[in-house]
Amino acid sequence: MPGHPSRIELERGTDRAELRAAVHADLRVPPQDGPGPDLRADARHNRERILGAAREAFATRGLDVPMAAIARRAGVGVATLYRRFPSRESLVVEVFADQLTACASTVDDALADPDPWRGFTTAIEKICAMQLADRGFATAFMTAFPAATGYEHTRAHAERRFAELVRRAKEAGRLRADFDSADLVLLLKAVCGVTADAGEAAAASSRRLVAYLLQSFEAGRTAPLPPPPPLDLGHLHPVAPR
Amino acid sequence: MPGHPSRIELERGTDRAELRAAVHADLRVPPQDGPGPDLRADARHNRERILGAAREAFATRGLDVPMAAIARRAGVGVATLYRRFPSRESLVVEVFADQLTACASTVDDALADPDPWRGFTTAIEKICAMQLADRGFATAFMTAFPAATGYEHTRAHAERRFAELVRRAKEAGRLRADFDSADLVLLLKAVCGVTADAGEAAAASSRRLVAYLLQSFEAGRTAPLPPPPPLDLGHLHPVAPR
DNA sequence: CGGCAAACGGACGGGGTGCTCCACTTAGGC
DNA sequence: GCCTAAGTGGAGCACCCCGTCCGTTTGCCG
Repeated sequence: MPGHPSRIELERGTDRAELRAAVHADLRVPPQDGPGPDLRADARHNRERILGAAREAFATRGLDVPMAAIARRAGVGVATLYRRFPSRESLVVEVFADQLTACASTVDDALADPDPWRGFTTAIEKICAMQLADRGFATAFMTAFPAATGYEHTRAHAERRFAELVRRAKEAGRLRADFDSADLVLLLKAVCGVTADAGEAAAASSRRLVAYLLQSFEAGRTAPLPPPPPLDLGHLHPVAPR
Repeated sequence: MPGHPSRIELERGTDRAELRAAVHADLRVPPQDGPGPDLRADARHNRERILGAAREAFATRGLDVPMAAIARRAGVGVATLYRRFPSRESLVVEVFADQLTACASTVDDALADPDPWRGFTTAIEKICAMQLADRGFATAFMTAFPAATGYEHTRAHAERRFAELVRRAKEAGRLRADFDSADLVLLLKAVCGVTADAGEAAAASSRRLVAYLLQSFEAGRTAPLPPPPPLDLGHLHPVAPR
């Protein structure tokens, strides 16, 4: 585990104008990995049905829902599903593209908040709410899909912006200095653990955990917080789990 | 989900002497669900091998490791495994009986500490360390096995003692008043989420998360901590997941 | 309207797991 | 040492999931 390149990159000095330019670049680059224009009418229709079914299935059952279940829910044969989306990853990437950009703009909105700390907390709360609403979100967010350049690009954007959010909140003296950007994945994983098969209690559990952690993130805690975080937003699972 | 009976029971006023008596009763009741005395020598031997293999497998691969893997590791046929332990649950119960009592005595030790807060924190840290050392521990701890009366008994004991630990820490003014005993399962689940397939980072992640949460548990945080915990040590999964 | 390529869906082989049945082996009392 | 019941292991069955192949259907262009 030699070094954490992305964290270094995240902390690299970039002024506001540069950042904004980078953002626009980010958002322009992936125009859509999308449908591919030359699809027969019925094929395009089925593609939409598949995406809808997958979105629903991922949200309620998580990312490792059987492909056959998605196909059935979409009223489509398995072959059709696989023809349109050769790998589960491609389907995940397509389904969570919107959510990912939504997540990114959530962070952007948070940066627009004049109060850095409020921006930080609301960003975290909203992100966790996204995980609560969609059981697959956090996994999709924390899994790396090297092939999907657009996806990776927007994620990287969100990460960079989040790091900026962290920097500002620290600068304002509201966020503890030893907070690390990677603590976001810590929090997300924790929320995952707390919401996994918690049924109706999931929402309240998540909210309470997030409240606890946010209060701990706030500056003023003199306690040393012993262990540094070894995991980084940069090196995630290269492929979806299992 | 009407009410949380066990929590009510936990908070019921019991003085120290009564508690100690109850503890001894608890510890005497399950003498062992154990081997069953009338086993042939080779059978007893195989039983031990199975338990060892299962312990190892559960620790490294989690509670849902394939039964065949356990049998193979034990150098035993699958049938032997199933004859000795008809259900996966029975095996889990047997394997984690020791760890559970170890957990219980950890809490007891913590109660012996003259400093209630230090007792509280070390108890939590040790329990989380147990989860770190054994990937199956938290799941085994948080899963209810209604059939295994001894197991359930010692768990109930540990829970009651932990509630006492909480009460004392609050009384000493070191633990925030709105802490709930059920927050222990919140923490355990969170640690699970953070350590699950985190590989080498598991230890550091767990330690950091626990440190964050412990600091948040400490009294002095004036923020209201909005949502109350809906899940309770009392109603857990009736059976092991999947 | 006719024909072809695109699209479809179910069947299928392969791998993995849970659990059982049954023919063989062996411990240990006599 | 023998005999029997306890014990054993692996084959086998049922199920689930993945991903592909192939015979059939259908959109769409001429």
